[in-house]
Amino acid sequence: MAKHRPTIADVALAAGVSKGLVSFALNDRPGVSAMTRERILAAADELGWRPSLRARSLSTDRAFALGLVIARDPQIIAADPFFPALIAGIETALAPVGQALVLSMVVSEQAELASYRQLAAHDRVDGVIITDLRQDDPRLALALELGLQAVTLGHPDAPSPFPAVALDDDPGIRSTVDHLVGLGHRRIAHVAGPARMLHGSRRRNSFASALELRGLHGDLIVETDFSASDGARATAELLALADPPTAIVYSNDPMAIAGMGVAQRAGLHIPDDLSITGFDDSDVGQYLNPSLTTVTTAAQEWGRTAASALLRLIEGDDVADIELAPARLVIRGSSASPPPRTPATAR
Amino acid sequence: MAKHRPTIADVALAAGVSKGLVSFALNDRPGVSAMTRERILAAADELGWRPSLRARSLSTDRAFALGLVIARDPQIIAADPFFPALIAGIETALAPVGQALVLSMVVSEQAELASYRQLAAHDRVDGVIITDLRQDDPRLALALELGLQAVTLGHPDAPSPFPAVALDDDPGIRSTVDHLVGLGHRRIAHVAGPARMLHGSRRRNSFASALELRGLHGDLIVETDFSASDGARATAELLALADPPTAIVYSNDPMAIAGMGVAQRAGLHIPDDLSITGFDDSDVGQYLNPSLTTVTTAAQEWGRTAASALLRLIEGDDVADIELAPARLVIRGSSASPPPRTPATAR
DNA sequence: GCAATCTCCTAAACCGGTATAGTTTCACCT
DNA sequence: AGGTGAAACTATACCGGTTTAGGAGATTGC
Repeated sequence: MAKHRPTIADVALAAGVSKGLVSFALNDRPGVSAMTRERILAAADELGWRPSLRARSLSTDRAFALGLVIARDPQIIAADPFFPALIAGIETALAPVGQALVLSMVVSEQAELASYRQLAAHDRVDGVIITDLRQDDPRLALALELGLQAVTLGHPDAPSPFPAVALDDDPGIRSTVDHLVGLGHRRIAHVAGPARMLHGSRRRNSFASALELRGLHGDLIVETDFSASDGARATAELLALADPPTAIVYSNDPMAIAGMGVAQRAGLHIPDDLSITGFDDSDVGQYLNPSLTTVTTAAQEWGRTAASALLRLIEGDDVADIELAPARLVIRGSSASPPPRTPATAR
Repeated sequence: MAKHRPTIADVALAAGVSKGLVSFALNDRPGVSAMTRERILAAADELGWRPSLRARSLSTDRAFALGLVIARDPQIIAADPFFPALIAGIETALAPVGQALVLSMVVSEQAELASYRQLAAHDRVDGVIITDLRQDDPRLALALELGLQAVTLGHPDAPSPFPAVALDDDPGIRSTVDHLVGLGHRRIAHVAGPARMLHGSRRRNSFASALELRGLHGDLIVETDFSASDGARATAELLALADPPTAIVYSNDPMAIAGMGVAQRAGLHIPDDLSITGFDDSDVGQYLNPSLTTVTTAAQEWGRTAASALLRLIEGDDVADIELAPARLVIRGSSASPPPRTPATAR
């Protein structure tokens, strides 16, 4: 004799009213007398009734869930502190209101779009948080086509139908460059993320323009896929130059850590021979030798804000773009003045 | 004039049959003639009909989704390559069959149990993947109470109502210890995870028993919370001992990396003065200076296997425990012979 | 004093599937 | 020929909510 969980009909029976009225009472709708409402809520409470999300979903055409699709190689995500923090932030916004996060992690861009289509086809989510914006990002049009609400993490490079929740990287990069130039560096390189990714190219642009503002060349840039191994490769390339940089600004921490290792193995002393800075402020950074100068971003806050903005959007509210506190430089041990003289006859 | 997506009734009308028969045809049930089935499928295809997951959910009492609750500090997860790989693996099993992953990331154990309750109360998932097993883990009884199916990642410490998908850490730790002892180390320490976590205590036991098997003391163990900062603290404690170890076996990579930094800052040369080994084989490990000797586990495979086992379980199949290929040592540069003589008068 | 209106409530349709009981058709058996 | 049974299909209840049309009774308006 399995004891079924109580339904709205049980509550209605117990309270001596109709199903419909229970629904009204539950949803705080007018047309229920205060006394009856009390009685209904008491009965519901007594029976331990929780409305079935499935039934609600079917009749109201809502999923009560948000989607997040991450399209990166697991190895890259693994090293990146950004996503866990983002997800934790999203969770803090969703849990209190009974919403859920549907997560999809895919490798190719192909699979990514398919993943959005599947989320929509199955009505899994009411909206999606679009992260890792790319140039001319196809996901905006896709979300629109699929009837999904969305917020973007950062501003797209074209007019967007969706609100953006943005955290400006520029001040982080800019103050990193200023910090290095202030230390006396003149030849500074940047190990960038993929140019197709907007935050990759924006950090690159910030880097270049910050250097040019100081009258220096901002063209020593190597593009990578954000992976530690590609960061290592980029570092090796830079150090092999006839006139190698005295400082390298990495666009994430894992690459900076890998780069530090590569430089050290090449016999360089960090930071005396080479300054290194990261981006994202991973936990390990502060325990490295030397500790890592990096840029910190409030990823968790970003997730929380994006999720709650998306919820409001789904509710039908108007949501304007939101700017969060910008990225901020954290100076630690991996950056110092450059070696006194750069021998012209490097090899 | 919004064009509604076609429903089963539209298909029935188009094919000239009843709703029920369309349902039968769709689900490959007997009682539909081959010819009619063709006609129905053709009509469905023509209309572009996809059955509504919501309606199916309501009438069949299934969620078509799995849940994963992760209860760790985001900072710790961030540094740990395990979870992204696990999730990616889960995804590869779910996506092809139209299932989804509902992810919840919480901080406290309190919130964790609440999260399972919420998943169940809202019928979000048909089953959960239980990771980070603890001693006398309350989640087994909870899942049972909530009527959730489950698989555990690893074997619980008590008879379990759910199948386990296990990956044995022991050979990884054991061969690490053998490797170090073979190099000549006699005083080897272990920086362990929380004892409450089964993989934490099992790695610790493997460590101790492997050492004792070699006639050495396996009691130089410091417990941590798996975070890089706690790994740094543990390292500092070990190095401050009157008779410090010549090798440290860390129970994850972030702590090993942090420990390496701490040791280096203390003036030690790795691996000549101190050997260091990690666990989990993060990508950055191989680019550090020196590169990190560590233990590799097939986390992605683990996720894939666990998810598909759980799906079979939900289908009603009997699922036996599954053993995956065990953890394997990866020897790199951070381990070497100990210094020739240990001065008795350290300090 | 009687219609108009408002409040509180009920009955029933509806969301889009699945499942079950029942009907028709036709072959087969004796 | 009449009974049996299986195959193919229909009608309808059902999952558990929301929503709409409408009804009864009290209140208001003139």
